[in-house]
Amino acid sequence: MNVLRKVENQTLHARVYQELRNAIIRGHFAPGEVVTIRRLATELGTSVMPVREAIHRLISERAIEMQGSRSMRIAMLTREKIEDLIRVRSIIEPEAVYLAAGRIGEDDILELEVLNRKLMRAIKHGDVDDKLLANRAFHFAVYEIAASPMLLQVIDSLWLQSGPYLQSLFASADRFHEELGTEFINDELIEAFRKGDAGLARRIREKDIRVSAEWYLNHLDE
Amino acid sequence: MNVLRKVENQTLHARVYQELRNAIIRGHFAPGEVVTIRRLATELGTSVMPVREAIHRLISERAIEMQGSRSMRIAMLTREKIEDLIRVRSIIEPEAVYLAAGRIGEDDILELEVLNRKLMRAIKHGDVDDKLLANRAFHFAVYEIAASPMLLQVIDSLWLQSGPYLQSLFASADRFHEELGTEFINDELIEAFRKGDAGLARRIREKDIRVSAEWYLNHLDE
DNA sequence: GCCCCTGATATGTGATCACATATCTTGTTC
DNA sequence: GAACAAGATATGTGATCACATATCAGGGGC
Repeated sequence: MNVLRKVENQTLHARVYQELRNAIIRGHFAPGEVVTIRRLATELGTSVMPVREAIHRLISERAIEMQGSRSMRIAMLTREKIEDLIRVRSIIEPEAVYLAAGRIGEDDILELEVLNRKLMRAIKHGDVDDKLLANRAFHFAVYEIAASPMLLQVIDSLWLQSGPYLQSLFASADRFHEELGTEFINDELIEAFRKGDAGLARRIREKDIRVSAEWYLNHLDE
Repeated sequence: MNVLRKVENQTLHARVYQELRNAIIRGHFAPGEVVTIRRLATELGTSVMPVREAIHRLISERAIEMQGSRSMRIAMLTREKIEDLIRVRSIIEPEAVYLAAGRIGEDDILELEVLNRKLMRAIKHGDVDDKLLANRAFHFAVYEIAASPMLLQVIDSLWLQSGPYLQSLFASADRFHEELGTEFINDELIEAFRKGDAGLARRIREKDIRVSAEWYLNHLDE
């Protein structure tokens, strides 16, 4: 049996990219927070080079914004941008669910039930980090089943940009599930998968995205 | 009156990125062609630094593939990848058309008619470059009307990856329009816009993407 | 004549340096 | 005491260098 840990094989800038990306997704940076290459390099213990490449990639993915010519900040989500993101997500993700419903197998469904239980446990007892990770794990497991690398890439990019929004949403996940009665919406989704009703599954996911966003936008002023 | 040309203000790596991106979209690189940073830097007359950043961005956008740890090539489109791209494009782009139909104005329609005439002229008399540019101009004009930056970004990324496919398709554009009788499909689209029939416009665009792809895939063996 | 080994070349990556300029600090003047 | 200007600092960008290693060529052994 091999007891060696898998050696860290990626290039440094790839690791820095993953590190920053995860930090952004988990909301470890405040939206609008100014980042500088040299500061991040110091914190990560590297030179500026890998950080430069990672940052530029995140800028091209719109997770970081170039302000002037010499100032970069974590992307801010205006109400307008959130509405746009949600509009696009409610087009694409339900369609991915529809595709997944056409290819899903019994073992996939069992796997989804496990992930959903983890998610519900995280929402009940976990911190925001747990909730976000469990939520991502569940939905990306669904999207993986759709077996479309392109779709997965697109959705991944949209979720990266949704980071701060999801962060806020799941910070009060129990409250909004309670108010909307959507606590068991993923169970409904799984049930639709089991019945083989792809259209229903699509509608459920669309409703989930839309209703959550409406609730969030209505409570934005608070 | 200011007679000065607008000074080239962007950073060098941004310009290199645009240069390479355009070259890929226009098919100036062969799919699978090996590219090296140093060679491109020499050709472009810069050091390796700007090229590095541009290349890494194109890799993250899947226009360039990292083969081993030390070899990069222009992305190749397998039949499988094309099918996936088309599947995703037939989901997203008709939806963008649907959104555009709900916001389009008479002046937009006039503009589209101009662009469509240019496209048809390019297909009749232009070279592949002209056809590709005119086609892109027409459809992106439609997508701009949808007024969704996110959607535009997603579609842009899909078109970048479709580069070699579109290149082949438009190389025989007149032939496939003749065989399929789709020469006036954009006129139909504009007509649907004029009637305010968003659903029809969506169906037309969906059919356009699907039928073109089927024709192309059927002729792939030749 | 074919295969494998070894040295040479090529290549991506990371670090450091140089530079222009945006941003902040501080001191001076009214 | 406040406003503005000049110097200092910080920062992104581009070039160059160093290095590990992948890739290739040529020669030697069987």
